[in-house]
This record gives sequence, C-alpha cells and structure tokens, in this order.
Amino acid sequence: MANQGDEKKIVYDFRSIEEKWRKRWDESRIFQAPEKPDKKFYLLVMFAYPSGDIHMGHFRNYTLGDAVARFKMMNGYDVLHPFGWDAFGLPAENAAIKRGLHPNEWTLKNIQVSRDTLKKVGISFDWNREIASCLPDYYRWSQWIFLRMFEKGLAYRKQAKVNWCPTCNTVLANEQVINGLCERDDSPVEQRELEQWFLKITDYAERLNNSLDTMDGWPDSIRAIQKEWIGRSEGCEIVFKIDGSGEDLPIFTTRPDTVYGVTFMSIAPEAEILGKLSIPDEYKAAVDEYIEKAKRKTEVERAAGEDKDGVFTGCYAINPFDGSKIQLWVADYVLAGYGTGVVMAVPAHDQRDFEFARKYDIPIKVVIKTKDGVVLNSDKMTEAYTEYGEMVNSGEFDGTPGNKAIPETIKYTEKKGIGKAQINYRLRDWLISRQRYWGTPIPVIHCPKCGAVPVPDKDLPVILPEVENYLPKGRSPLADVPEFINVSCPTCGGDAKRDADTMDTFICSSWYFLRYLDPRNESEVFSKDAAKAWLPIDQYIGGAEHAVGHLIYFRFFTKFLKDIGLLDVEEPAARLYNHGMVNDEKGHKMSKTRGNVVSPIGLIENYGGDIARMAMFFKAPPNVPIDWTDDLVINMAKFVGNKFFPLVNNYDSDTKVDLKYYFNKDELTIDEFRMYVRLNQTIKQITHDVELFQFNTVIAALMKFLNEFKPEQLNQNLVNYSVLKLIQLIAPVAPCLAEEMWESCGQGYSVFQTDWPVFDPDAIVADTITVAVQVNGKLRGEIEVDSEADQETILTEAKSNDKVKTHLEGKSIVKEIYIKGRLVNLVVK
RNA sequence: GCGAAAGUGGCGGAAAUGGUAGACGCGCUGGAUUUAGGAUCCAGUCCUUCGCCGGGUGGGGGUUCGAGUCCCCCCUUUCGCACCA
Repeated sequence: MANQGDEKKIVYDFRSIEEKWRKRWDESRIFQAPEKPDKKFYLLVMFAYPSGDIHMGHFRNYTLGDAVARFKMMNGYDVLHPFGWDAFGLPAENAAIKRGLHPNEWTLKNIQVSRDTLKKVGISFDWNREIASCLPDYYRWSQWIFLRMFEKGLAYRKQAKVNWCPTCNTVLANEQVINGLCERDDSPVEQRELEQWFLKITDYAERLNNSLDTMDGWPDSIRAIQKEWIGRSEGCEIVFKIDGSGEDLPIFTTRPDTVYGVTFMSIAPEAEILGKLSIPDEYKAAVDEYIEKAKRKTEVERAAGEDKDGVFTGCYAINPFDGSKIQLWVADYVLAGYGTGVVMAVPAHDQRDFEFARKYDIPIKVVIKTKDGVVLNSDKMTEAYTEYGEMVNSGEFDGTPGNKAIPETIKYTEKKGIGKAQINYRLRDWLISRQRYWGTPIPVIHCPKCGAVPVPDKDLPVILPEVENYLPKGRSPLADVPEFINVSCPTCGGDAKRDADTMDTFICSSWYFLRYLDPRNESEVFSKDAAKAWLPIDQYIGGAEHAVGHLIYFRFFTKFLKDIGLLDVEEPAARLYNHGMVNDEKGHKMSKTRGNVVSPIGLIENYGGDIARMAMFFKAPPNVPIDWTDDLVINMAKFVGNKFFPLVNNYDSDTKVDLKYYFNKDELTIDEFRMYVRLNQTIKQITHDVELFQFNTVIAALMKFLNEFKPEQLNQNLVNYSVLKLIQLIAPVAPCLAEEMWESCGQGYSVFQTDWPVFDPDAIVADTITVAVQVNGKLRGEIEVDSEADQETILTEAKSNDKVKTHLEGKSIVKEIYIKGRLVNLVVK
C-alpha cells in the first residue's frame, strides 16, 4: 500500500495529472455525441441502481465500456456513450425505510454521490444526456408507452393467482421469483388471487424466440437461457368431450401420436373446466378437499412432491379418436397456467403418467413399438417408453412409422375438426403492477361507470405525490392519499379513483436506451430521426444476471415500438457482452454486511484511476470473475512508474516524426529494423485484442514489447516513433496517462482525436524468419531462413540442421510438410 | 432430470484459423546493490534429468504428418431452467 506521505513512492503525480485531464475533457466536450453522426457507434452500459456509491463491479463494467468507447473514437466513430440512473424500485425504497429517509431524498443523494465518483473515474460519458427514471420528465414517457400498450390491448387487468412476497408486501413478476423464493429477500412466495396489471408479452413470444436465431452478436449462453425461458413447444390441441354433458375438454400435447394410449386425464386444481364437471356425490367431498389442500400449498411444496398424487372425480371424458371412456382426475402437478390446464395422460409413454397410473391402478396401454419393433407388455414395464416409434393398437393409424406419426395424427384432428396443430410457450404475461410507493404511477383512472379509463396524454405525467407514510402494508400507499386518488373520470366527469399501484421498475429500464437519444424532448418520447440515426445499439455491456428479465423486456419493448411505427429496428442491441464480477481476495462477493468492500475511490486516491483500471484489465479478460487483491494495483503502479511513464524521458521533442507516413526504414540498422518489426507486431496484436475486449493481453503485449525495447541502442527517430505509437495503443486503457505523455511529447490535445495506429504490413514479414523443424510432429530444431526462400531451400536447410540430423539417422523420410513461414515437419520411418 | 459454458504450472491467465504449449504477470529460489527495510537489477522456475532423451493441457478412445484446439464416451466444476404434458 502506497504511503501517501512518502513522496518517493509516488511514481508519477497521478492526482494532478488525472484532475487536469478530466477537466480538459469536460471543457472541450470531447465526449459529447453529435445529433447526426456520420459513422455512428452506440455504446451502452447498463445504467446504475443508485443504492449507495458505485462499487468495484460498476468500476469494472464502466471502465471496460470507457476503453471501448475511446478505442472507437480513435477509429473515427462518432461515439454515443450515455449514462443514467435506474432510480425507482424496491431496493431504494427498502434502504430508505431502513434509514428513516424518504426514498426520493435517499435516491437523489445517491445519484449525486455516484455521479461524482464516476466523474472522478473519468469515464467518457456524455453527461449531457444523463437521465434518471424517477424524474417526472422521464417517467412521463414510461406512462405514455404504457398507454400505447393499453390502447393495443397489450396492457390489461386480470384477476389471477399471482406471486406475493410477504416481506416486500407486494406482488412479483415470474422473473423475480427464484425457486419459489423472492429474489430480493428469499421469502417464500405465496400465491394470492388478485386483480393486477399485465403486459401481454406472450403476444411477442414467437418473435422474441425467432429473432434469437439471428442474434449472433449475443453470447450463446444468453440466447440459450432466453430460448428456454420462452419455451417454445410444438404440438397439437385435441378436443376431448366430457362424458354426459358433451362439453369440450381441450388439451395440449406434444405427443398426439400416443393419443390411443390415453387412459386417464389430469386436471389442475385451479382449472376453470372443473366447474363444468358434474361430480357424483360420492366423490365430491374428496375432490373438494384435495383442491383446497392444493391451493394452500406453495409452489415449492407442490413442486417438491416426489410422489405425484391426485384424486378421481368420478367423471369421464371421451377420446375423439376411438370413443373410449377416459377417467378424469384432479392432480396438483398439472399447471393451470400452461396449455389448457388439462393433461392427456399416456402412462405407457410418459414417465410421470406411468408412475401415477401404477400408484392408482389405472390401465396402461402400449401404443408405440420400440426401436426393435417390439410391442412392450404393459404388465412387465418398469418405466415408460418415451421414444418415438411406429404406432400400434391405434386403430387406422397402426403401422404409421415414427417419423410420420405426429404429422399424420395432427392432420387427422384438423380434418375431423377435433383439434389443430399448436405451438405453446412457457413465457407468461408480465405482471407489472406493484403495491409500493417508489415507482411510476399507473396512468389509469377507475370509474364506476366507464371502467378503467386511460389518463389522456395531455394530462401526463401523473405525478408521484409526496406522501408522509410510504411504508408497504399490503396495498399501495398511494391508495391512502385522497388528493391523489380522488379524481373525476376523464370520460364522463363523474367521481372516480386513480389506480393506486406503481409499475415494476423493469418498465423504466425497458426503454431507457431510447430516451438517451433525445433526452430533453418535451413533446415526444424520442424523435424518430434520432432513433433512426443511432439504433441499433452497437455494443451493450452488462451483467448476465439480467438474462431472463431486462434483456427480454427491452427486446419486447423494441418490437412493440417498431409495431407502432416509432422504430425501424426489430432488435435493440446488435452485440452484447457480459462482464464478470469483482469479488474480494477470498472469492467472496463484496458486500457491506461482510465489510469487504474495496472502494474505487480509495484506489483512485492512492494509486490513480489509470493504475486501478490497468490492474483490473490485466488480471483477466473482462468476462471472467476476478478476486481483487491490492497487490494487483501495487504491481501495476510499479510497472507504470518504472517502465511505461519514463518512456517520455527518452523522447526527443526536437525530432520531428510524421506518424502518418511510413517510417524511413532504409536508415535502420538490422537491430533497429528488428525492433521496428516488433513494434508493428505489437500494433497488430493490440488492435486485434482490443477488438475482442481482451485487455489483459493488450497490457501483456505492451510489457513484452518494453522488455525488448532498448532506447539507448536505437536511433532517436525510431524511439520517438515507437513511443508515440505505444502511447496511442495504451490510451483506451490508461487515458489520463496517455494524454499526459502525449502532451509531454509535444503532440498537443487530444490523443483521442488521433487515428488509431495501423501496422506496416511490410514490417510484419521480416527479412529472415525462424522456421520450426519437427520430426514426426516433435520439435527438433529451428532454422533461420530468408523470408523469400522457396520450399526446397528450406527443406534442404531443415534436413541439414545438426539437431534434426540426429533424429533422421538411420531412418528414411516418407513425407515432408512445409507450412509457409512457420514450420517444417519431416515424417520418418 | 434438461440446457449452456468450462477443465492448461504453486496462482491469475497466454496460445487468432489444427502447426514451436505455458506468452505476460504474481509467487517462489539464488545472486547483485543497499546501514536496514522497502525498492531496483541479473539469473532460474511444467515434471523428470547434471545434460541429452522422455513425459505433459481432467480421464479414455479416434481423425491427422501434426490435436489444448476437431469427433465419440466418461468424470468434475460453474451457471441457467427445473413437474411445461
């Protein structure tokens, strides 16, 4: 740890240097994006939740984005690199309650503190475009988008069984329930029957699913997670009839080919169809009791039941294929929300149905032959046969081969009008209303006569009122604010009440990237021209934990806004990069309760922001989690202080170097030319690595070059040329340092407005090259040859190498392989 | 159970497209310098060996002149989904 009082240890005066350049950037507005870019690059980092000061995770994420932004600037792009605050929501509210503050006060204070820190870090954000989702001029447009969805029937109210967190005192979206527990506080989530607001994201399930196939700028892992979450499933709807009443009893199945094997059906306890059954008296009590019991269980309890159980209703259905009578059961393993809430059970060919049938002595009927053409004996089966195969015991379908069985049965249902091909999704509609204070008010008025009436656009925003008591108590605190709640109906003028709920904060983050494009627009959510100019996001950087939340929601919003004509793009972000976490030295997550938080501010004050970020970059690629240790930064400070920064001492600012043109190579000695080659290899390497965000090897390449660079042995021209190139190459990674060095070489302001170095292709191929020589694939020697030498010369040379010769003795060469400029392999026997 | 990613020295991690495995750094070991500490410099550091040779990228097979990289099987770890009919 550098001792602040000990001047000898300060390797360069990072404090004044960093302050100087931050100020300079700010004054010259170098990071301000133009309205109309020529060559655009929209770089988006996930905006921050202001729950305190920013931490090492933010620091890592945002310095990564910063390096990319600066690199793109140097490659001639107009870079849009905005920032803002995801300021509404439960965490801010909970934190504020704990401290006895108002959420607004708490949030705004945190924003200020965090903003100051980020400015101190010198991130290249365009602060002119800063937004905060808790401010009326932002959430006004969240309300506006909500109303557009309402108009299209995509925002709707529904009485439904919903997830309720008893600790947060609010409902939660499916995406916020992890293993039946609240993602915030791990409380077991209860099911409550409530009327709530939903967004019909399911209308977009197919498009959300299909676009994933073309999104090759996204990590495969995220795409796979989203695919699974959307859960597309191809199958068939088949309409059975209730025996007696003849009422329809539709089911969804992916295995219509097993329909002749149906021996019972399972109905979810919550399924509405149950009301249509006339359950015989002798079964009624047991069924009612089972349903009551099932409803009291939590999701986890229901899922945990290893043994599937259920109860027979005494009712039957008719199989439309063969007219057979099917027992109807109620079973709580059936999900009311998927398909129709009714499952056709085929015990011979579905493992769960098999176990259920064995338990309750229900017949098992084999209707699919095995691969070997065997018809299994149902009495002797120990498990279901779930493979596809030829149909058997299936009436007119007998003999239909496995690959045709499903299409043929589907075709039949359509011909007979007893069903149809159908695609189901696991994705559910998004529950967005919250019974909490700190969020965007839902812009709807409930009128006893007119029902749910949208607030007219001209009355937006619906301002979140200041309240005394915002503690959660199971219904929205806004419900107890008469001035807010009591209004007249916009349609009929009669007494009406505002909706008291607020929106899920993920609404705010579903479109923030659009507001950045036109953040001060008072008449529109954003201008279409701005959207056309900047979209899609060229690079999005953020955590993988948002895979099934935010990263689906913002895709959904984009598609919706395209459909109403505001956007041209189908997808918001062309490329996505997931950064890794920063843990403490023992690999534990940094947290205030653990007391192991390393502050970016402390690092900046003791070592400088450039050293801190270089240390972080050097440790590992940015997508790999790292364990922070102070020696990272200590060692980086040594490298910069001893090796890198002193480079400018070797620069002679009287010697003019023209960086735009080829260096005069003819003047160089052989050793100097070798160094020139190494420089160009380094340029090539670093450019390649920066493009892949491999900043660890960027710094390694710089170190390696400096290990070989001996300025005192080289002519001054070459030294100057090399130093300038190196400063540019390292600028994205160490911006203040680079500016300072650039200036002290007499190059003026700013290094970020110079062109990124391009390697000299002539210098990549040297006059002589080293070729590796293998015998039977094993390295046996190296030869130095003229780079122009032909294959024959090289092979002759290789065979005459002393080391190689010993391995050739007494053997005959059966094959000679030459890989140009790299290696020779002699195959001997 | 299903899906995805990944297994390389004491450690973090390098090896673009199959072509010199272990770059760069940490740590460690010797040495130099220094009143001392810190710092700095030089040398060494995958295993085995004085050296050559040999072995080596989780394990086992395969393709190839040549495999960390491609294919098959297995093991382990991490992450995501977990009754989806």
